[in-house]
Amino acid sequence: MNSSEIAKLACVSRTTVSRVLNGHASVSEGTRERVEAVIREHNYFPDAAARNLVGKQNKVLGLFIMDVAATSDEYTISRSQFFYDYIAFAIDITNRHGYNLMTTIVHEDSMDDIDRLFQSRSISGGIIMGDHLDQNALARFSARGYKLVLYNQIRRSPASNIIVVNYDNFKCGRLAGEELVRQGHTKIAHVTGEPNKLSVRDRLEGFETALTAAGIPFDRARYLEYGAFNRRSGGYGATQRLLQRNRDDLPTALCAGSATMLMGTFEAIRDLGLRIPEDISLIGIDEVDTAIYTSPPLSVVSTCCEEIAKLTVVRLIELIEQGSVTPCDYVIPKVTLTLRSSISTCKSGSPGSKP
Amino acid sequence: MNSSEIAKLACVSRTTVSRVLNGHASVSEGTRERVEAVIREHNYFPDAAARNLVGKQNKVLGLFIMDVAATSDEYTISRSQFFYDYIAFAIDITNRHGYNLMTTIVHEDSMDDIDRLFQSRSISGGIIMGDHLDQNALARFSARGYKLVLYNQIRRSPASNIIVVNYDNFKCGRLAGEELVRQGHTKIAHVTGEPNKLSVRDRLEGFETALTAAGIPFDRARYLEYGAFNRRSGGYGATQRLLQRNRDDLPTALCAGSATMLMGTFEAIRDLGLRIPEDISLIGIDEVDTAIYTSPPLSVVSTCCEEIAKLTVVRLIELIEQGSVTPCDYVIPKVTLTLRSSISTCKSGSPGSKP
DNA sequence: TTGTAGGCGTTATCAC
DNA sequence: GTGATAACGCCTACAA
Repeated sequence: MNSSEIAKLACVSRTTVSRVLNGHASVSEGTRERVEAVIREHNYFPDAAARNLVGKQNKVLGLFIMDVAATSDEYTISRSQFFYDYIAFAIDITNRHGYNLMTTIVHEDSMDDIDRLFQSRSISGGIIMGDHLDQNALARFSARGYKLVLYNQIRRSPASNIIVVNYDNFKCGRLAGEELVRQGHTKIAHVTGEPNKLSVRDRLEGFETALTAAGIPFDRARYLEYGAFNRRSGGYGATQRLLQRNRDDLPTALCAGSATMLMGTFEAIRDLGLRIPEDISLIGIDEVDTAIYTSPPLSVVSTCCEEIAKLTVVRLIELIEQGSVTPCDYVIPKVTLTLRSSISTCKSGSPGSKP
Repeated sequence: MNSSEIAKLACVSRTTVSRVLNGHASVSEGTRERVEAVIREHNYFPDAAARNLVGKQNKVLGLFIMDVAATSDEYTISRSQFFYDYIAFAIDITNRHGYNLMTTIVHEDSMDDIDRLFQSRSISGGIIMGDHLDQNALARFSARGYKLVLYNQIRRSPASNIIVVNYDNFKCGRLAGEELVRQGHTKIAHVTGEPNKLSVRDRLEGFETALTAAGIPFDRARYLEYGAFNRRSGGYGATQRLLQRNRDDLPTALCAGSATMLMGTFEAIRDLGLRIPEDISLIGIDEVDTAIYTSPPLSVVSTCCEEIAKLTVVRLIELIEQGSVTPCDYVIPKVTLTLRSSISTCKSGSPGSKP
């Protein structure tokens, strides 16, 4: 079934069918109704390829999740809670706007999936998130005019075809730090991810700012440890190393830099036989479902995932439909501190050493 | 950049470019290399729309998650753990086969998103899962020849364009029941979802079979309760009602029909002040990440999600590429019982009543 | 081995 | 208000 057949059945020309389809004004009421009836009757939908060919933008957005190759024994980051939630919201919002979302996991070696989808005009725009995008790729995408939203990748938009949206990483780090300080802690540690990540740097900076403002200098050599940001094992290993290193004088509070790390941190603390919050208070950055079910449930500070999805998708669609905007960057303002029972007030006497 | 320009630059005809692009044999080595060099140099990818227009199937699969309208205060099923995991695996497998996955949440009122995407030839095939698809829609899809995989929707394939893949619902139900029986329980309850769902019926049937085989008649009126299958609140409410109804003589073991319900059941039991497994042993059907972090961690019986994703995606691609297959239905054979500490051996003396 | 011609289904342009 | 015609970029005959 194509527009010629519809035209024949409705006794009009293909042109008129097209006009009806696209809601052009210059069609008489009678004709319009006749055509619409035939269309409905035959369950006709215009061919997307043909439409796309004559120049119309298609209604497809690409969602690219950057992911390093997974080690065989562990989940890929595309299976971490934040991405799950984000994808679900993004699909929903995309659909509500009459678009469809095509999601792709991008590994280091398959970077040109992004080029392929743009150059073949399979998508009209894309959102990139996850692991850090390298500078070369970014410069290429920017130069080629791909309409993109970058999430937590860089701070400022480099070109009018690229919109930047970021989590309020600094504020989340700061609120987490402030809460621990407020409960009287002074020996406060932080485990986080790869420092080439914008989100890692900003969260850490916010965290340090909170401590410094309270007159507690943050001793990085002692209280900071790195692990893979988007792996549970990253949190586990970093926490183990950090507590091991400080085993003679343990910190009384710890902040995990990401939700995924938080779960690893939780397990590491438990496996070392320490109690939360009696021995160590724990807080994380980012929300996770699992944090509700641990015992104790874990406190977190987070930005609303739905807001992020909404902002990224809606701005991208605007960019596509309006052609180009002045370079712009957004930070989602609302940050929420969710207190559960993983933080206790610091008893000034330190808990001393434990293995 | 199009094939004409590439042709000009490589001093050949568009036809030759096309031949190189599609790996046809009859191109001399020299020509092929020259053309490929130009293609690479100009980062050229053939226009997907034009390709699609001349008849080639595109490389896009649709994933349709049927979801009833969400009540404002609760997650949609598209945010339940199983779908999350499935989507992540499905994207991965789809990409590995050179296809892309377009995911859509289908609400009752927007059923014709499926028609639209097929009729506009935006996708070459689709997978349908989630809430129950109504008979009319199914008949329509079948008649129109949409290439589809139905997951946990119906038992038998109705047509050669429709492949049926099911979880081993019966076996999962049976193993869950058997485990509770093995631990000596006789007062065993079951909370599950809408009985119009294939998965609900089969799980329940398997569960009853296990009990009956052990000489324990299953008293549905007493020990069975329904709630929304894909809502945490469904598990919560059903469990509350069931325990309330039996408050004078509580069951000693309970099986939740889905992972999502399981978490609601867990909360309901906890909120009633009962202990797991001392007062009630708990097992669920389906795996969830959260079940690992509860205390105690929850036992589940499940079929491997990755297997399901692999089977659905790979079979769909075969169907697309081979045109049509004889109607076929698959059940994933491997079922795993994951014992954590939520089940205890039944002390023959019943725990008696508790509010 | 390579090139030429025609058509896929739609929309935009121009004429009536 | 409506219809004819020419693109869009590619692939598949068919011809050389």
